[in-house]
Amino acid sequence: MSINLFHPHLGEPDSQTLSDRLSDELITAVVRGEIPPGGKINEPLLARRFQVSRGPLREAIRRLEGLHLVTRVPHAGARVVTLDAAQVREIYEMREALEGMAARLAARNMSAAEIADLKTLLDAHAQQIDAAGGNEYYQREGDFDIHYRIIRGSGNARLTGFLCGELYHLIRMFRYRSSLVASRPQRALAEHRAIAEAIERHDEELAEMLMRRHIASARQSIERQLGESERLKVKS
Amino acid sequence: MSINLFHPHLGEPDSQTLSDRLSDELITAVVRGEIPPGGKINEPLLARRFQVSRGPLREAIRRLEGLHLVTRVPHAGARVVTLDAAQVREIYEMREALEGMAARLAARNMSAAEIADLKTLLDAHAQQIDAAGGNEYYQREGDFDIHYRIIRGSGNARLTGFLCGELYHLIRMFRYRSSLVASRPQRALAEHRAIAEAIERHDEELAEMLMRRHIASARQSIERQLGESERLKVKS
DNA sequence: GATAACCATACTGTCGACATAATTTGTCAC
DNA sequence: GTGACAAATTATGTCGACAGTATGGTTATC
Repeated sequence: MSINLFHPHLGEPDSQTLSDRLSDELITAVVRGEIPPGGKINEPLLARRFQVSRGPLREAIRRLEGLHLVTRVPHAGARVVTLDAAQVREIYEMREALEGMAARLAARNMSAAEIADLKTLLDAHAQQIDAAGGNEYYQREGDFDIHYRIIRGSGNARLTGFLCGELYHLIRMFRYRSSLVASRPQRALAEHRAIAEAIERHDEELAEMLMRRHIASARQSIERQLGESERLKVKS
Repeated sequence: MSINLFHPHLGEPDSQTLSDRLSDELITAVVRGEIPPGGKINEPLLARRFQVSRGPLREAIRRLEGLHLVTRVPHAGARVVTLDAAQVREIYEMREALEGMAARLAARNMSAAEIADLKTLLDAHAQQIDAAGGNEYYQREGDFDIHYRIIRGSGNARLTGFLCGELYHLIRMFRYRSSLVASRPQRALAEHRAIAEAIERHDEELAEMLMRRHIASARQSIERQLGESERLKVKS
């Protein structure tokens, strides 16, 4: 598994095997929407595009299948998953449970140094919000970074791998597609601060509860926006 | 994904593709310990054993890799994962969070008919405990069935797939290897009943809390046993 | 006798090719 | 123009083969 989950291009230069590099490229292509949701995974086409044989490519596709980024039907090929409102709800329900647990474990396990780092990151994020103004991208990445830090702080490698590897790919893909408006960065920052303080006090109960609410409110915000776009569709 | 997760042999006869059947066979082989933990996945050997080429076999291995049942190092092959105490703890922490959420959602979403089915299953399980006496196997399967039923009752397909597909494979593999003593079936049954009642009353909060405690106590029981066997090792 | 270098073996990673199944195209009838 | 049917095309699933690399054993040297 790569280390830099949110900045994949900083990974090792050419190491690993062809199939591994291919799956990374495929993931970014899918997350970025270069292969659109519901789009077909054409093996010969992609093999030519990446200048490789179909063997490693098929193994890479199998990996994406395991990450639930594509679905495969026998003898009919693989397609990029399409995320409807129901699936987004499912993903956020899982995320609420798991990141809540991560926050609890972070409150239990994070060292003083790690917590100090986290607070530094929060300050940097606050400045970014002021400085970058409306620049969605950096706010979003900052948001990811903070969540990422807390998740890693849980000390649970399996939990970290699943959240950062599988669920976040899906969430980023969904955000990319729907180009959702970021949900009030100031409020998100305040919630992040509250969570960090609970972690600092090693208050497991509170850290989990705050994180769950934080994610639940994000989910509600998304569902509201989805509902509106649905209504617009019906109108037109 | 196959339907009968706990009775794989009831699946479709010969359908699907070779690679899919292979991954199922590999999963059972790994879970049953036919390929021992830490054991090497020898591609030519397995290809001869299953009478297939290495192509589909490699794809199947990639699938197991996605399920975290094997780990792969480039140019050195794949090995069956070894679960130490720390990893079991990690798995149970995730299970606690997710199955807690599943119980909450089950309390929200299960229909009256589904709840009635669940209670019937509990009665059957009670009789099994009386009748089968010390037969671990049936108690264990009954336990799985009840948890399985509640998880499905959550109505969250992704959550269901992950718990029943990935985490439970690992847990079964671990149990198979360590041949742990079942943790007091009567007490487990009583806890199951309490959870079912909370679900019946649609008390989400209580259902989640009871399920989390149920799993946490199972984890503690396992950790205690692991601790003892560790102590025995040190002694000898 | 132990260690280091070297060689042989076996396995992994990759490729190209063929058979079979699905999809698309074209045609005909209505 | 639309629908259904048939042929052609394309893609998927599978196989065997070859190159590069790790592993294990052997020999030589200290």
